[in-house]
Amino acid sequence: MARTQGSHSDITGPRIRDAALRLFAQHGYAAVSMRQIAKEVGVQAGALYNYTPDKQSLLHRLMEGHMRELLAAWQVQESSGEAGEDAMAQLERFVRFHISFHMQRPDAVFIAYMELRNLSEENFILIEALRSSYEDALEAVLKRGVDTGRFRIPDTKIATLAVIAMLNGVMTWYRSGGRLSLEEVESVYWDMVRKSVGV
Amino acid sequence: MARTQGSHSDITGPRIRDAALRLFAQHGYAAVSMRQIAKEVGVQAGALYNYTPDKQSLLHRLMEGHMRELLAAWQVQESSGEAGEDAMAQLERFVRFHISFHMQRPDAVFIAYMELRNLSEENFILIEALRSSYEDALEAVLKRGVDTGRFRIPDTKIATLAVIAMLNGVMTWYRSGGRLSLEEVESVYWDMVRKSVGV
DNA sequence: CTTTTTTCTGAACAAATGTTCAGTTAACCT
DNA sequence: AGGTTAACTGAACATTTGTTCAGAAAAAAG
Repeated sequence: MARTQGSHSDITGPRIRDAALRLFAQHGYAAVSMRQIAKEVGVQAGALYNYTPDKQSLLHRLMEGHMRELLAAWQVQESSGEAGEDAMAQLERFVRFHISFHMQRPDAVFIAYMELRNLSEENFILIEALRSSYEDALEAVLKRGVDTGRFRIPDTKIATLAVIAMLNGVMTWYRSGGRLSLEEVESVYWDMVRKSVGV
Repeated sequence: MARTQGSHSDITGPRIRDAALRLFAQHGYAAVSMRQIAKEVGVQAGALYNYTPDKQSLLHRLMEGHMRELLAAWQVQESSGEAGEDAMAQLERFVRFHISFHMQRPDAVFIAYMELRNLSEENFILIEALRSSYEDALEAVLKRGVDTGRFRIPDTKIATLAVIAMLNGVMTWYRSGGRLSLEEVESVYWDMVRKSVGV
């Protein structure tokens, strides 16, 4: 059965996705026009509407895709640890995973943190829920560490946000090919995180 | 002597400043129109151009003003310490100052961190220089602590950025009237920072 | 090949954008 | 009061915005 005109795929075309990702990250959602995206893809603006119902969905799908990838990747990483791994090892796993994962997708990360206010209210709620469950994953580790006496943390909720904020900071300055390798950066941050939650 | 038509003051009118601050913080620079700002002030759009040469200057002046206030306030705070204050006390002073200062201007902080990419290139360079000298202030404290053996930090540059990123995280969740007072929040963060740079 | 289906063009739409400016209103000064 | 200066209006400007859609082009299917 033919797609009626004006309808669109449920999955955004990869070329369009990539162009939107790059442009949104560079100039911001509001500052990028559909015509700019189209030009990057090598197509007229109208053609985009075969792949997305509107500009807003383009943004939302980028964010949702990113957050779901993040959650899925962490679940893989988490379950790859040996059973009975203690909280300290789990926290190191999280720190290294977080930095590594985010550094591989700087544009998506940037968008996910900067463009929340350009989401419609319903889309905002959806994305926030995904973000929350990622934060919960870290908080669970911290709580376990507190319970087992490995960590001393006055407030696990604040500590969760503080750690994530600290780790996200790496995005603002790290450029591959710099003074430090990604693994060295991971180690420096892990050193600070470990001490900050320590007894 | 009369101002010729179309010229503008060197200082942006406070009403306009405040309206732009609030709107830029809420919706983002690119998403706010001059007409929206005018409406908030209770005036027609054209009247704004008696106070600013263009929209870009409005943004730049907000950011520059904020950064200069920040630097000035820190200099006051820094020099208010007793002479010979050790690095640990200086760091605590910085942490509490940073949180307290930023929490009093959430909108300006938000703009200063989110709208860098909407600055023209020359304005961007100016603002970045101001930000750098603020970071240098913290790094100086960390270096002193390393030299005197109070801190153990593998890389003071990274630690500087990590601490600031961590502290800035408070902006994303703290709302006055919440579970914790501002001073309690300061203490929680200070606890984490202190440990993270500790020996 | 022809027919069917999918994809894209190119023009058009109404609305919104930053900015200018002649002319009106308000404020101030003597 | 009148006269001078400052502030604001309201309309206009050229561009750009997101989005639609009839029809052309291309691709797939027969």
